[in-house]
Amino acid sequence: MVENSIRSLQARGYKATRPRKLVLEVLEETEKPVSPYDIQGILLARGKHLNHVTIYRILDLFCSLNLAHKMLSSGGFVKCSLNDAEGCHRFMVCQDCGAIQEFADEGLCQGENEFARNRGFHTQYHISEFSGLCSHCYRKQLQLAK
Amino acid sequence: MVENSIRSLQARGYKATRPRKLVLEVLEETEKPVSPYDIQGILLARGKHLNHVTIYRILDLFCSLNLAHKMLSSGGFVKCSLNDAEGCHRFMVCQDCGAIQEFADEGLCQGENEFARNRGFHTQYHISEFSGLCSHCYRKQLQLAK
DNA sequence: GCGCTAATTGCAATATTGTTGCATTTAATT
DNA sequence: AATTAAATGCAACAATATTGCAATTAGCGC
Repeated sequence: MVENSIRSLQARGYKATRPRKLVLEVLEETEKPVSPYDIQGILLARGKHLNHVTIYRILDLFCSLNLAHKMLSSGGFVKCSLNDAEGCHRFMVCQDCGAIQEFADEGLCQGENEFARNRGFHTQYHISEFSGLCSHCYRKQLQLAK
Repeated sequence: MVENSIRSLQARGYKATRPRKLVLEVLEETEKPVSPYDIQGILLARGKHLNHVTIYRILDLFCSLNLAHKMLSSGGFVKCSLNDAEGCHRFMVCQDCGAIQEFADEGLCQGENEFARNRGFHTQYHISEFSGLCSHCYRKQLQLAK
């Protein structure tokens, strides 16, 4: 996983540095958005120190290369799990556990783009974030209600 | 316009204070997202001073009452132009002029909610932001290309 | 209009988040 | 191992956001 991203970096002329590998590891292992300072804290707890400026720059790079996304609602970052998501990013964010999941759907994209075009708008990309309960937390809540 | 919002405030037990009216005016007259400090600056240029803390609190209130929205992509605030937008907010943001437009579409909403439900996700609300060119800026760009 | 009271605002201090310029270090290449 | 462009770290700073508390004010009854 991390290896793929590293290869992707190198293939595009970017160096596979220690800080970049560390940030990739953190992004890889969590399914929840993490802020730059979150990442710094997580790594520090493991005895690895990274300057926050470095983390900001790394995350900028990752986003520009589609290795990571910045979640709009929280501002946190998540790894990019879809590499075919051309101009369309669709997420579900669980209000309870905070986990996010990325999705793609050709049909929805078409519908949305058509909707915009009908209103004279020329879409470059669009982002959609769902907020609610994931199946796991939904079931948990049903249990509690009993 | 501002009057409607003021009535809406009072109807829900909130006072129609000078700061709230001023913020409403600013939100009303611009079609682009404004940050809390933007608002402070705009008002200051007119000789009206508001503390930034007050503006933050007012915007929080407005968002909770659906009188304003916080744009996810920019973090700026816009007035809420649709009062029937139950749990669904759809915006188009022009990359050129920065103007935003809010939309509602029953069909799209249904499609999205169904998409989520099929994946075991129980959506509470969802937000969709389109980034591209509004018809005006698109035409302007075509002219330039010639 | 006047006073009363809870709601709201302003202020000061502080915390958090993000940015810039420049010196130092390091990954990739030969 | 030496070279060099890229990347990082550091320090300083800028921008944004939050908290507690004192002062003010809108809305109410009189």
